Parts: sequence; structure tokens; C-alpha cells
Amino acid sequence: MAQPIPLQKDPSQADRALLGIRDLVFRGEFKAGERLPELALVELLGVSRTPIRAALQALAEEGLLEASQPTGYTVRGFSETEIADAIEVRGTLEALAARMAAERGVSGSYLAAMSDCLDRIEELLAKAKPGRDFLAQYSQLNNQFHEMLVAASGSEIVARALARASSLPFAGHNAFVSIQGRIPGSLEIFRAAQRQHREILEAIEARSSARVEPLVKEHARIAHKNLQLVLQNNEAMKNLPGAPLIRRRP
Amino acid sequence: MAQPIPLQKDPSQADRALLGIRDLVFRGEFKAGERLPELALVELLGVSRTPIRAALQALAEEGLLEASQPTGYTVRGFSETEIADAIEVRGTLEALAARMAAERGVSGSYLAAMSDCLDRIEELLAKAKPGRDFLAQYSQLNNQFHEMLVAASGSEIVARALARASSLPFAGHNAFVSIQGRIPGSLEIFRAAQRQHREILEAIEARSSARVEPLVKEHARIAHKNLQLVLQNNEAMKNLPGAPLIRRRP
DNA sequence: TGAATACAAATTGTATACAATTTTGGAAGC
DNA sequence: GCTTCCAAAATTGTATACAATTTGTATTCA
Repeated sequence: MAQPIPLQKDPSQADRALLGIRDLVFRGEFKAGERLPELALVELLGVSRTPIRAALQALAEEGLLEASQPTGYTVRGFSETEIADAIEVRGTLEALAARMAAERGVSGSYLAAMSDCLDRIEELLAKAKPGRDFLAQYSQLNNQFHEMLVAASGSEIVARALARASSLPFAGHNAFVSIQGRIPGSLEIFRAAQRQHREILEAIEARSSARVEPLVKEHARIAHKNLQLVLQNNEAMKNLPGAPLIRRRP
Repeated sequence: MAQPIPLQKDPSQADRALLGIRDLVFRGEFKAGERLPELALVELLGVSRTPIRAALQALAEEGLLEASQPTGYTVRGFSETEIADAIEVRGTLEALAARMAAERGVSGSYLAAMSDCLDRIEELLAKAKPGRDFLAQYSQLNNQFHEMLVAASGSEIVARALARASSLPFAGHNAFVSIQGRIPGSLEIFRAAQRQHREILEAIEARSSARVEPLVKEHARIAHKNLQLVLQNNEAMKNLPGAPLIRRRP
């Protein structure tokens, strides 16, 4: 099962470089298509070239940057279609994970833990209205449920593939949660998602692999709908982390 | 569309390190679970630590190595189940690519090029018996068809995810082709695969997204069967590149 | 004026020195 | 005999010097 937080002592320079560069890109300090000169990053982040290079390589693997010809790295931009495809890939792999969980079976205690997680989400939805705290808590619980779902597959290989697919900007399950407070009717979206969570868990409990697969795929389509909503809402776009990476339709 | 060969002038030290380490691991010079000290690799490959480190990082991303606690890298071993899962992930993503191709449509000239590729495979199967040349040619053409299939999806995101999934040892479509000459009845396996290739192409031509998805998944199961055959055949195991990475069932 | 070339600046690739950390081996103490 | 601690060795993390390459710019020649 995956260790959610590796619990590291003090962050290395390489970690600082990774987080620092990702932050610079997400904040739009470097725009899509722009080069990232190593020395500029050394200046901005205060670490030497060695960890900077390691971070650039990692971010290129992650998909945020791309190696440019004949050398160096540039910021990658994402079209609406590309983001939709990334969500589709994530949903497909999540569905595979859920199917495996249903086929291979999950222990009663683990199912109970997943159900507990859903209970807490319901509690949250019952009493709270969208706001700062609410969104942070929902995001955390939603994340936990999805982590547990993948772990339930029992396959490290699938978990790995899924983690990679989810690391693309806007592809993860919480990509749009942080700004749903600004979108009208978002509470109803959360409620719909939660109903799907229950159905997914029930299908796994019933070992119904044929049913759980389309359920998870459908669940991933919420992200799709959120993408559409955000793109039509300028106010939301301003507050979406990484918004400068999105290539709007010409 | 993906550039199969980046056409680089002379290989960098980093490239040499990457290929060199992969080769050492596939040949079993370092066994599963064993550490890869940087200085040992410097000695063996004759390049300095900087490109060695870049290569280690890349190979860990690829899945061949894993970062070990609290530092360094070790060779990753693969159980039979893990290899089966990797094939399943690859098949799932390939099916997604094919479905997208069917949904979005593929130009007539591209379909014709894919058909040409299949014609050449048929020609090869008609006249040749399994042997050195035959396997190399089949492998090349099989690879070409699968590359074209992914490209037909029109999605770089999916192509990327698939390339990563296929880079895990034994997960690619040609993983077991090189030793099929040693397995009795292999020609019949190739013929069955080719019949599936035709059906897949016909389904895409007919824009039948619902039909192409299970066809591609079924096609990927050939790799599954080949895995079983190889594991039961000691002679074949000896000639399988990367065989030392496989953790046999205890 | 425009193109070609040579020179300068910027940038990345590589090697290596040094720092920090982890592991190892053994001696001392219980 | 076993554990504990410390020092030495091994190993990785980081910074930086130098080399090789690419890019930009100015100057010269047609």
C-alpha cells in the first residue's frame, strides 16, 4: 500500500528546486513555450545548477516541461483537448484499479475504512457550506478515498501508472476542487460525486467488476464538466492554480 | 505524431550511461534488490558521476530501478503478477487509443498505410518460417503497426502514457517476440495476432468504438499467454533479455 | 544594402572537489 | 557474549570549474 507522505526530515536542495520551479511555472512567471535557463533558476531559487538540473529532468518526466531542441527545457502548454485527454487517461486507469479491487476482493476491515471515509464526507456535506475550510477538508477526504481505492487494487504497477497520469496539470481528482467555491451550484456537484463514491464502494463490496468499471469512468467525467465550467468563468480562471498553462482556443 | 527516432548526432555521456546501466541490469550483472553504487558504475562505464546520476534518475522513472531508503538506487524485481499487471495497463491504454481513433476518425490515406503494414506482415507470415531474420522483421512490422495505432488516436497525452506503460520490462508488445522462435507453435500465435490486427483496423475504419476496445484488450492478452509459455520453458528463459529481473514464485 | 563570417556571449554538458550523511568495523564497557 | 559507542570508510548531495556547443551581434566584403 502506498505511503501517502514519505515523512522526510528536511527537504533537500533538489526538493526545493522542484517545488520552486513548479511554483514559478504555475504562477506564470515563465509562460507556456518559454525557455527555463538554468542560471536564471539558480538566481531565483538560490540553489546551484546540480539540483536545478535534477528538478528539470523530473518535471519533464512529469509532463510539466518538455525538452526543447537542441537543448534545454521549455514550459509546456495544455490545450482544452489535452486536459480532457489527461482526465480520460486518469479515469481509465482508475477504473482498471477499481475493477481489479472487485475481482481480487478487498478485506472487510479495509472496506469499513473506506466507508468511514465516505461517512466523514457526508458529515461534511451535511453541515457545511462551501468556503475555505470546507474546500480544504473536502479535498483532503476526497483524496483519501481515491488513494484507498487505488490501494485496494493491490497492484503497485497500476498505482504507479495512475500516480503518473494524475501528476499532469489539471488531471488529478482535486484539480478543480479548490475553486469550486466560486462556481454556482458546486455543492450539488459535490453531492453527486459523493453518491457515486457510495455506488463505487458498493460495487466493489459486491465483487461486481463489470459494474464498477463504468461507475468509475462516469465519476471521472465530473472533472471534465468542471473543466468546462472553469473555462467559461473568468473569475474562476483567475484563481485556478496553473491557469497560465492553459492554451485557450484561438 | 511521434518521432520514432530522434535522430541525434553523437550520443552524449548521459545516453551512454543510460544504455550501459540498462544493459548491465538486463544482463544480470546487478541482481534484483541489489544497490547500484555510483562509483561502481563510473568504473564500469567510464563516465563521470554527473551523467550516471541523470541516468539513474531516468531509469527510476522508467520503473527499472527504485529509489532506496535512505538514499541510492536498487534494481527492481518483477513478480509474475506485476508483469501481468503491466501488460494489463498497456492493453488498457492501447484500447483507449484505439477507441479514440475510432471516435475521432482517421483519414483514408492513413488507414491505407496501416493496411499496407498489415499486408507486409501477411506476406512475411506466408513465406517464412520462424528464424533470426523472420523474428527481427516481424518485430519491426508489429512495432510499426502498434505505433501507427497509437498515433491514429491523435492524442499526444495518450501516446505519452502508453509509451511510459510500455517501457516497463516485459510490458511492451515486442517483449516476448524475440524468443518465440524457441517456443513450439509460435507461428500459429503470430497468425492469430495478425487476424486480430485486421479486425482492429476494420473496426476503426467502421468507426466502431464499442467494438475496437475489447478487440485491442483481447489482443494484448497474447502477451499474457506468451508470458506463461516463457515461464514454463527454461530454454526460453535463458534467452529472454532481462530474465534475471523476474522473481519466480517461491 | 544584404549576406557571410568571425568574434563574443550565453547556455548546457561533464568532471571533480568538497560537504554531509550513512554504513561499517571494532574496541570498550556491562 | 552482547550491546553501545565512536571513528573510519564509503556513499551520496551539492557546488563549481572547465569544456563544448549554440546563439547573438557586429563587422566586413560583395
